[in-house]
This record gives sequence, structure tokens and C-alpha cells, in this order.
Amino acid sequence: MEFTSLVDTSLDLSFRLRPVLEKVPKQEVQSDFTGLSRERENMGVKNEAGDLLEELNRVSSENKKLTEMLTVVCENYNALRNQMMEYMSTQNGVAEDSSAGSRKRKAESISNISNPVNNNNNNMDVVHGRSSESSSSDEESCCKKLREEHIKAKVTIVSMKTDASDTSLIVKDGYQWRKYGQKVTRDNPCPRAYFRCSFAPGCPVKKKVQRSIEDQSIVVATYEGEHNHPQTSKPELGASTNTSTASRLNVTTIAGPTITLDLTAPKTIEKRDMKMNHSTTSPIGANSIRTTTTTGGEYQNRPEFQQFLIEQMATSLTKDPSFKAALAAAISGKILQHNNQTGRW
DNA sequence: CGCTTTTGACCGGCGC
DNA sequence: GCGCCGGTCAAAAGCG
Repeated sequence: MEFTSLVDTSLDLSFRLRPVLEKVPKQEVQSDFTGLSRERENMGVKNEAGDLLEELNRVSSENKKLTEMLTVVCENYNALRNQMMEYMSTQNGVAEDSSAGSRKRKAESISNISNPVNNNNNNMDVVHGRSSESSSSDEESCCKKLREEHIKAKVTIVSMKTDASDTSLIVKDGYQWRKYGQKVTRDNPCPRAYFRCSFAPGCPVKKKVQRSIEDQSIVVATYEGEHNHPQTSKPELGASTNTSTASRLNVTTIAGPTITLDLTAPKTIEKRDMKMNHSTTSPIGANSIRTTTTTGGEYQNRPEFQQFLIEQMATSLTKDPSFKAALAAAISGKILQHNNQTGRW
């Protein structure tokens, strides 16, 4: 859920208490260890406790407000989503009847239909904003486009460096794919392979894999849609059956967080760069995280690598505003629950 | 035998 | 209307 575009819920949960702690004079802290008068010590502790209590109350009330806001936003989101689903399901039968017997090709013009930004903002004007002269066929095509747009809400482009001599277009990404076509395109002499997710029958995800025209050792995979099932196996971060030949993986998610994994370094762990970009076109901002580490067969199994991966995930999560919002809601919820049970703060 | 891959044919959008 | 092009279908072949 992406309501961060509506309410700025990004919280730095660690910053509030720091000023309070800084208020405590250094000498008093040191007095804990030097054994000065007990009375003075008690005074300092009392003041500190009072400040902390006050700060805690303030943070708690802030969290409560934020939780309420989040609840309202969630309710609105769910209501709008249900409305849209209901509308689409009622239109579904009509549209399918009209297209029966012939393969209908999608219209790629997105200008008059929702873009991901509008979808994320639940802008229902897209559905209901047609002019009154619109014919029923317009409604059908609009509905169809909407459904296609819903399926194609997420387009992810993944590129990875492989051995140039390896001509296969197999990308081991943890999902089960069935190849249904291959084509040589005009702009690239390398054939493009078309895959469908074969794990779940209803899974709408498609994948196109083609070698880069500039560097044929780079395989570019384009994912359309989102899986409605978990991964079938662990991704091996590489192309082809020989995973040791894969050395670079770039992931670009259109209209969503962008994660770039640069796996080209030699056998040293190096955190090269870590940044966060905020795109004006994306409702939640395009978060870009670039890390550098190594692939290389057995190295991925080493504890340092595993530890590094965990750290990277943790850092990515803590930098993600939506994760912060969810965490803040969870913590405040727990606090409120605890307060309700104990009847005190 | 069932599933996957290959590959030529087909379809529909688009530009001229 | 015609040809080009990207995407998809489906029969045949391959494979375990």
C-alpha cells in the first residue's frame, strides 16, 4: 500500500529522545561513576525521568494521531479499491463476450487512461471521467485498458552481465517460466525470448529477455505485472544455467522503488554507494539503492556475504518511508494495546 | 506420458 | 490498402 504520497508518515524513531539525553550535564553522567552526593544524583535522575516521561507522552500522542491518520487512509484506500474491483468485475463479462473468437490486441495508448501515479492515488476520475457521449464500446475498451493497466501496473527491467559466449536466455530469478515465443526484433539482431509464469495458472506475469545490442554479454529481462504467488525457488542472481558466469544484476522498477545491485566487484565486500532519490513522477519516490559485492559461486554461501546481504536488506528497509510508516503504526499499535491493557503509560 | 522448447504462421496496431 | 513490426499461438520436436 502506498499512502505515503498522501500522508508523510516517515518517522525517525530514534531522534526524539536524543535531545533529552543531551540535556543531562556531562558531570552528572560522570557522577554515576565517581560517587558524588546521592541527593544530587537523585535530583538528576528525577529530572531525567520527568523529561523522559513527558517526551514519551508526546511521542505516544503523536504516534496515536499518526495511527489514526493511517487507519483513515487505509479505509479510504480499501473502499476505493473495492469500488474499482466491483466495477471491473461487472464490466468483465461484457468485455470478454465482445472479444470472443478473436485475439484482441491491446491498445498501448496510455494517454487517456490511468497512469501508475493515478492508480496509486486512487484517482477514480480515470474510470468515471469519460464524456457523456462515450459509446458502450468506449466503455469496454476503457475497462479493458484499465484491466491491462492493472496487470501491467509494475514493469521491472532487469539487466545482468553474463558470459558473452553463453547464448542462452535463461534468467534464474526464482520463478518458473514457460517460453512461448522467440522473435528477432528490428533494432536488435539478438533474438528476444518471451516467457510466461508457469507456476500458477492465473499468474499474469510475463517476461521478455534479450541481449543488449551494445554489450551482448548483458542480458536485459523485462517483467510485466506482479506475481500472485510466492517464489518457487531462491533466485540465483544470474542468467543462464551457469550462475558463476553471471556477474552483474541491475533492477529497475518503473513507477516503484528502484533497487540496483551491482555485483561486479572482485572478491572484496565494498559498500560503494548508498543513496535515496525522490522522483517527482513517482508517488512514493524512486528509491535507489546501489551496493557492491561479489558473486562468484561459493562466495555467496560464505557467512560474511550472508551477513552483508542481511545488513543491506535492513538498511534498505529502514530507508524506505513506507516501511517506516508500517513500523511506526505497528509500534504505536502495540503501545496503545499495552496502555489499554495496563491502563497507564 | 506429460511438460517444455522450438519455430513458422498468424494477428492486429501503426505509419505511409 | 499495404507492408512492417512486435507479440502470440500452436503443432511438432525434444527431453526426463
